[in-house]
Amino acid sequence: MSEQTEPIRASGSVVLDETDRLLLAHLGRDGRASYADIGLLANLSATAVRRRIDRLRSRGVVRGFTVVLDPEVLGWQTEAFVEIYCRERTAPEEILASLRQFAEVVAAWTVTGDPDALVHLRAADTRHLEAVIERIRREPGVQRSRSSVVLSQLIG
Amino acid sequence: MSEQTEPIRASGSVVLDETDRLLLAHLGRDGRASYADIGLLANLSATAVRRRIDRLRSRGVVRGFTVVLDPEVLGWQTEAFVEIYCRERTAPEEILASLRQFAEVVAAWTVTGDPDALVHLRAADTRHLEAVIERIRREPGVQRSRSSVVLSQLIG
DNA sequence: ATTGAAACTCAGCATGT
DNA sequence: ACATGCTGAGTTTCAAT
Repeated sequence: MSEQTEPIRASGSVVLDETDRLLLAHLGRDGRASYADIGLLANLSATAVRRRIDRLRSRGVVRGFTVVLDPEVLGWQTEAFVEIYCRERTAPEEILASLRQFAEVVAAWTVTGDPDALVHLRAADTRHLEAVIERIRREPGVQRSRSSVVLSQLIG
Repeated sequence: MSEQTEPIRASGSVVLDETDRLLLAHLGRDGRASYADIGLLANLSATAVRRRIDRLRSRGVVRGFTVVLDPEVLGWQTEAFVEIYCRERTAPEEILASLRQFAEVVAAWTVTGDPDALVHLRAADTRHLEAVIERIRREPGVQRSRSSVVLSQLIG
């Protein structure tokens, strides 16, 4: 008989019931909400809420709590998303590999749908942003691109 | 919009002193830390800490608090981007506010260009993803949406 | 910054499934 | 066993000073 202190994590799939989802959704909206308040939403006592959240922590689902700061104040800069349309016989991976060199590229994904790839940019200002987008458009494998400047980050 | 009730924030003019940075750093690490605990770090009373944080909230520096989830533990590996087209006379902010309730919404931005907003989703699988997108499409202010499933994240 | 009242957290114990 | 509810002591919040 083996002693079991850690909950066994079935590879990658932790099961959440509907109540867990309610609690997490509420905590997502207000990470400092009291357990009693959260409980009102789910018809649970504060104790039950706390136990469920503790369990979610120990299972690693909840990594912690944090403050959400306004991107501008954080010193974040001008952001944009650029959809990349690849030229024939060009793999998006090739293009994105060459985009790696740009510090302005925060993230990039290959996607299904009309465009082949989506690139998340961050630049000092619109001038800087324009220059980066221009360089991306001039990449050999890029047929065309479509840009959206981020006005504000409302979630995330 | 008929009237502008919200003050327009002059860009990037908020100044934080060293104490503010200390408090925010601590709250970043533990968003549920008590004011007294935070105060120990900065040699402030709990009341003083609370007042500073309240001021940071009212200045818009602190947007709120939230829970940090571990997507991998949840087994949520399917990602997508959804472009939202708002119905007439509907502000994207309204829609995105209602999207806050979904734990599957990783991030959301209002953007320039054809769509009004861009939403980053993360779900367990395509089934799960489909359900979330379906719920988003049914939001009152949403006229139409266009989804791209993420094939792979190459940068970021 | 300090005070005091109300609210909250959190352990231990009890109950129902 | 397990998840929840209750109780009470200690802590934290919050408005007033």
